[in-house]
Amino acid sequence: MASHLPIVQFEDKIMKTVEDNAVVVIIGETGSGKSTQLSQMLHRRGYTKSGIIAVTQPRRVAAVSVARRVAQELGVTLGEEVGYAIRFEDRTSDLTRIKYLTDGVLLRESLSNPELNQYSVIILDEAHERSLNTDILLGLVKRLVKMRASKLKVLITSATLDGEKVSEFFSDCPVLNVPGKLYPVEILYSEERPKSYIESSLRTAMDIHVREPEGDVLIFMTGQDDIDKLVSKLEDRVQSLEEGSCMDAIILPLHGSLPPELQVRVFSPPPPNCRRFIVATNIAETSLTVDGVVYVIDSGYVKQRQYNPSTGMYSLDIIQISKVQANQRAGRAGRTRPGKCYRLYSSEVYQEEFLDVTVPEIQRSSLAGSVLYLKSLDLPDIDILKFDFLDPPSFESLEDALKQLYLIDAIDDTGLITSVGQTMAELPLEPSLSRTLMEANENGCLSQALTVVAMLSAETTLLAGQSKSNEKKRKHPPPDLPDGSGWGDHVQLLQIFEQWDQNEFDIGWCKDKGLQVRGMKFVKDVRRQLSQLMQKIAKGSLNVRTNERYKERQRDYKNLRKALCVGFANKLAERMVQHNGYRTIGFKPQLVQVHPSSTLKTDEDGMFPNYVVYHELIATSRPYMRNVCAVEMPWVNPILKKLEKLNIDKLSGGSGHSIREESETKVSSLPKKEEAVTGVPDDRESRIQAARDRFLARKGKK
DNA sequence: GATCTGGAT
Repeated sequence: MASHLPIVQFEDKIMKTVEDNAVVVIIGETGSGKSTQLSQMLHRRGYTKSGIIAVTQPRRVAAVSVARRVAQELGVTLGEEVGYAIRFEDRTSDLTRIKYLTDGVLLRESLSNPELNQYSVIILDEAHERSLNTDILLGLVKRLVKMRASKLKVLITSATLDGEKVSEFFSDCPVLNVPGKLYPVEILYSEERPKSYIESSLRTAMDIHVREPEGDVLIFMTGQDDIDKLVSKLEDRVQSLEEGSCMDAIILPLHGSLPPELQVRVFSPPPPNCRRFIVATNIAETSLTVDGVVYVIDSGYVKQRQYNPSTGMYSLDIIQISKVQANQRAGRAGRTRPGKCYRLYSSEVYQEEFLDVTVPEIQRSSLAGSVLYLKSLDLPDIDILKFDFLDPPSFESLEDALKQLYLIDAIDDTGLITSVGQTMAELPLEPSLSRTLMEANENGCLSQALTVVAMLSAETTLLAGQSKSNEKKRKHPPPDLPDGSGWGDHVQLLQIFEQWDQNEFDIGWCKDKGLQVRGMKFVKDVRRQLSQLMQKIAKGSLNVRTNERYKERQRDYKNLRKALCVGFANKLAERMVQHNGYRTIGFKPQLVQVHPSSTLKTDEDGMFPNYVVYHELIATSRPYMRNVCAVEMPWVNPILKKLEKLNIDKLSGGSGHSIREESETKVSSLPKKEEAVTGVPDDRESRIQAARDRFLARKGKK
């Protein structure tokens, strides 16, 4: 049984607090047992009599594995009393009383049942990770608690979350602390920042190997490139050690683009008298737990994606980690016995330069999808600019989202959701992709659009991750994939999937073509799911089918490109006169390049098409458009007209740029009724004010 | 002519 878990001793106290309060925050470190035990305690106390207990997880694997463990502990069959629901896989039944689910699934459920009244308790687990979905759920759940004051119980659980802050958000709800079950980890700081953290990691790793007793070493790097470099250097150094001078060593890279069969190597224990070095990205921070780690080397850096709402561009930057991340990394050394963490930075840097917590995703992402989602919920007083977020995104970012939604017809010029937008929100896709599907349904290329949209949903997993070393060897010619007929990457994606379909979804075919099998299977699942959802409104065939005749195929491609132009009206670029660079339209103009991996063809003069839509702007070494599709001037014109008419003040419900004007409308548009009913004090206004101040301060700096 | 931190519906 689970009686050894720290949380069990606190059962009475936790249950008493839950009884007395609608919302409780539970801070429990790794190993406290909160994920598996809380639901069982509530079950024992009868909370499953009036409804189901929902436990959200940020990751699919976690939802499945925790549900499995709880079913086992209760001695029931998984899928009966205890079940889980993740995308593509619902293992629940009428019997289910405890349901583990990803936060994305709960958000989807909330769309068709906004009051979530099948649940008596909602536990938001791992809230400290502050995923985009968790943050939206936090806001929605706060509303729900007000509406269902006496009935619904909410538990927010997390490892290191700033409990006070969440407690304030939920009207000063109680915070309970549960100790974890980690062994002590000794923290060793460097005196100064190394010039090269690869070299410094290498030195530290070799020191450990030569001097320290057995135990695996986990090294945190920022990306695949650095991992590969360090792995090969480590291999050289280990080989040059004198035979028998110390134990053997195995060096394993670990990152997301590694094929699964190579990823799982870290789960098999090392042979006796052998030390493993695992060189990993932040995948090993939370997603994958490697047993046997006793030493951690922490570079102090992470690669992080951030969105700039004024340019519409994502960038992938190497930045310093937060204190929370640093401690999470260190904790990886203390899972099985006392460990050591070597920080390649000084304690002053840690204290003074590192942020306390990681900037939540909601402040680093494009919000078009989230805003559309919230608008579609049709909550009575929902004003997007005033939605109650734990950490509100900037106004700039919300306005950007509104602008984009307007350009793709999801909201009208006053910011109200359109019927098109309503249908879009019901599809589990980014707004541009769902808009493309809707348009394709009108112009007779739904089947093709379904394929492209599914392929784009899989994105990175699609094309084989080519490492540089492979490229240099170049023993194999590049796999002969279709070329998109010159129209660009979307058409190529369509052709690839159609070929796979013609090859009866053969796994070997994928491997021959250098395609990631896992990614392609995912595409197939997504396409099936989308087909089901579109069934009700589909005007044409949903099946994959390639027209035999060249002319008909070209017509299909043209319709597809047209639909993409409508769906991606918010992601349009115009070629510069002199060269093959593009200027983005609809944002502060950016000079961007077609991504080198693109199949977009140039004409006989070596020039790219005048207009393209792109799936994503990303600044890595340079600003690139990833996945581009050629579009035609006549399709672009209506978008340009719409851009001219664009009035952001009107879009944001008259509460846009002018701050003074806004504070007036704010008071009059807020429904006072609800607050009067519940009597819950609301600190929303002050936090909105704080967000506005930050926004203004930033604007002032420019 | 030079590319990819990690999650999720």
